[in-house]
Amino acid sequence: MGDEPVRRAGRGGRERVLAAANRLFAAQGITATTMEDIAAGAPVSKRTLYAHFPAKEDLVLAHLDHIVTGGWSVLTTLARTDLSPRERLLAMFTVQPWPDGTVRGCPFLHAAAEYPDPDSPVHTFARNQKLTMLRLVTELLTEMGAADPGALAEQLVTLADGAASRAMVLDDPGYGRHARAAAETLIDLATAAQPGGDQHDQAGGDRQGTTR
Amino acid sequence: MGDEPVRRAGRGGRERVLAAANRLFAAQGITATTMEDIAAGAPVSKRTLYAHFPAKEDLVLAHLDHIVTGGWSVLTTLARTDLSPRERLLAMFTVQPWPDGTVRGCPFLHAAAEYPDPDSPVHTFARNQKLTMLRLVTELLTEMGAADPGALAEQLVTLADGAASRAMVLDDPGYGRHARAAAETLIDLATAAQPGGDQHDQAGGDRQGTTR
DNA sequence: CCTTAGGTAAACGCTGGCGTGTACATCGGG
DNA sequence: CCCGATGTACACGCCAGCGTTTACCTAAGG
Repeated sequence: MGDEPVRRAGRGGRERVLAAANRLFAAQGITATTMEDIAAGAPVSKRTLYAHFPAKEDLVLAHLDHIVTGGWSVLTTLARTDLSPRERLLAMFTVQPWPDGTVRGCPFLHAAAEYPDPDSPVHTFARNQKLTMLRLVTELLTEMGAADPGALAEQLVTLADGAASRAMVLDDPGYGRHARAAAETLIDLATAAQPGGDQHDQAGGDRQGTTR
Repeated sequence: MGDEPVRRAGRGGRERVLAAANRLFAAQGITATTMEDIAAGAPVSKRTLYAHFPAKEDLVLAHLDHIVTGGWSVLTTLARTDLSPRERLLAMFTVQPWPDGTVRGCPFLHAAAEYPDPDSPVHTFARNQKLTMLRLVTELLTEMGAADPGALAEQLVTLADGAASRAMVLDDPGYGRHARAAAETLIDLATAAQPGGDQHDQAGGDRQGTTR
């Protein structure tokens, strides 16, 4: 991706466009957001918009990529080293509302839903992101010495996606708490923690059981 | 009087339109499906289409209502009397693919995502359906004598919604099995079921796993 | 028979979204 | 001080989608 048309890195047009896309796609849905909306919201001229993104689908893909490479994705949280693996997993369930107070769901689920063809580039990108996420969670669980990390990882990410979707439809920023409670139960079971024991922490130092 | 324009219940035009909407909304997304698409897919003349549904949003709402009142919703499964409460709950996790083999997510989550305004009639309808569903699950769990039925119900429907969303994005009709496994674990915990009393199997029997 | 409700077919006006063309403004570097 | 890369402002061509209009068809029932 080094061959971007940003040799001189102009006045930040591209970045503003991506910020506007992030905001407008979330606020209106992707298909319902027009290129004029993006240009007006950037703000950037339509000509510049099309100079950076030849077609709308390019913008959608760049938008999704921007969420991943920028710090907007939960992927970033999962990689934080200042938190214990358990804390990082549970951070998946913190639904963050927008400045206007409303709650949007997972952008990747949105994108996949609006591009239903499984072979569509957008749908494929969303799927790959979900798989990457799953892999990270699996690794984290393995590191924690959980029983059957693969199965548990599927369950946790399913809870996270469900929480994001329901927080959106119910418009409840705090909805993640239910999924988080379920996740704690399942994690504790798989790591053989005592249910009465509040929180058996053991932050970074856990090393046993894994190959490392 | 005469709210509905179906005095004489013509030759099934309305029903065919709803069937086409069901199919096309799922296949292409709502916003991406045009009224022409619906008319051509019914098949019905555009004039008849607009005679039944004055605007597209009316069609969308009627479509969602059709899923509920017709037998398409999981609500129906939850009300079946030939299944045990536990079986009815677990039936939520059976993702049904379309005849073409692809997997669509929950229509209500889709609709809410494509009508992001929380006060929009469509979004509101979807939210109400989710709340109805939650209430049914809560009642079922209460009937089963589960501990804290309200909290567990939230967790189960979150798992179900997550499973539907992920089955869609991953295009995997069998994806519900992961959520189902988690649901069984949580239900068994809350109902204090004895291991081995039922067929209570659960993936990965060796739970002693970690060194701790 | 004629009435009447429902449906069909094709064209139309209107709006608005996509993507382009053209001419002009700005700014940093040689 | 000019050059070229970048961005702006604005209008345009094109087409598609929404919803309507006009005119005609078909079948059931008095």
